[in-house]
Amino acid sequence: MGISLRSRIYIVELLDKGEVGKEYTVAGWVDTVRAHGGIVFVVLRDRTGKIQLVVKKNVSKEAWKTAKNLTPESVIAARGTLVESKAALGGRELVVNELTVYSKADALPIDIKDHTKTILAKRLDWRFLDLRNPRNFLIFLIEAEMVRAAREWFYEHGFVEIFTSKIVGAATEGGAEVFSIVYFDKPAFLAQSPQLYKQMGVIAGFERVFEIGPAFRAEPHHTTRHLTEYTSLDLEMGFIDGFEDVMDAVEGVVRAMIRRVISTFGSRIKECFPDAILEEPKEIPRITIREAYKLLESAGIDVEWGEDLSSEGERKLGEIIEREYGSPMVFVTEYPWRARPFYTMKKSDDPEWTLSFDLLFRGLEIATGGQREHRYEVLVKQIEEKGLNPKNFEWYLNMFRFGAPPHGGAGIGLERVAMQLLGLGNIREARLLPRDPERLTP
RNA sequence: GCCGCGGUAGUAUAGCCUGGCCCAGUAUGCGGGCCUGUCAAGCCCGUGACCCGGGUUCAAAUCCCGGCCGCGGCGCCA
Repeated sequence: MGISLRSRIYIVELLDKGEVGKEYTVAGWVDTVRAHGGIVFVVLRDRTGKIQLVVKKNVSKEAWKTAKNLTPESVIAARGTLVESKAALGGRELVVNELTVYSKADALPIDIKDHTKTILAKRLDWRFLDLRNPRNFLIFLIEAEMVRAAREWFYEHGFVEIFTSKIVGAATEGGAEVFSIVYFDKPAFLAQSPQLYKQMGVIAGFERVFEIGPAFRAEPHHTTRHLTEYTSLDLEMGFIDGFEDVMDAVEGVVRAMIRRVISTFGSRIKECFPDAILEEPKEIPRITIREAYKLLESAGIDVEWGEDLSSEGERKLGEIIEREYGSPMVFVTEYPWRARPFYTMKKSDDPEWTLSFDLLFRGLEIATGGQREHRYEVLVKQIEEKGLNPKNFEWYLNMFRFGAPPHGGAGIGLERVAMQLLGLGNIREARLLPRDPERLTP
């Protein structure tokens, strides 16, 4: 007669609401098979959970024969009677009357039961199998929820979602670290940031814009916290009093993301990620980089005044803030002009420093932002100061000749937030299909 | 880009320093067998590997050179 998938019920639903004694159809992947002669236990997994199927020779010989030859990760459907069982996980199990195999799985190339048993590189080679592990799968449910929470926050706060081009022409903010692509007969690049375009959004009159999309960096990093392609949550807002307004926004979004993740997945995170943070930060301190230098110096770390913090410095600062303020996050403000891009607004009374900030989460930069220079003449001068040619920024500079409000914005690295929140050891875990200098597939 | 480390069965590792005791050990997987209440089932039997090329040596997984591949640290950045 065959099993109809139309009558399929999700496993959690069955465990929660199924009536004992009734017949149900479930379908999914074979999690484990334990054969004991005349009785075979099959744990079936779908995207909602797991249930134990009991396949007995004296209930259905045909199903029993099929069951004892099942391989892990094969796709099957089972029709059976729900029964109570003290022994079974979830307290209930399905006594199988009929079993269909849709797809028999070969022997697995990686250990999907325990992610620590296979090195990450190999797991990523077999990413689709790696994601059969609920822990790994969960990371992407979390990111989806984070993005959703962020998007909702943006909409609630009057931001307009924009979609800017990722194919860009020659002139970009830095010049280096971009991927070249062939665009018909012209040189072109992959956008390393929507920076200039989101400013355009503000100046065009949207006033507040955000974008969630890919950013490309051609830096040959070999670290556990860099990708050549990542998801950036960018925001830009006009008519601000100062960069504090931007920090407030960043704090608002990040809090919204973390709050949502904890409330939605808290208990599952606790099970899967022993190093995860399960509490929203209370107060996020804001310190100037000069205060950060001092804190590091008094902790015995060498710092160079007027330079960006080293990665060691950032890590240490994270520890110090955690200890002194009890916060996993800290805003470091007023970065030196020499360490910031041309569009950053300088501090008017002290132009060595800028109206900019980084947000550190457990000692790692997860966001960067600041107030942008909106005065045409000053902007031209700053481009020159950075050794760039204003002629190459003509279209950009034009935006500041026809009414540009004071504005600022920031970029937040999605994978970095996820990595630090969950306490992952490698950012590649937080990206579905990570790209790094070596990896281009799958 | 600079620096460091590493490539042994499907997977993860031991062995390498101090060459022979290694036709390579262990765990897990896989194949087979027994078993009607297992919980990553258990027990028994079996299967399967030294990245590629060159060199040194009586002898190379082990030492040397080259290549390929991978991992990490730094700089820089989200």
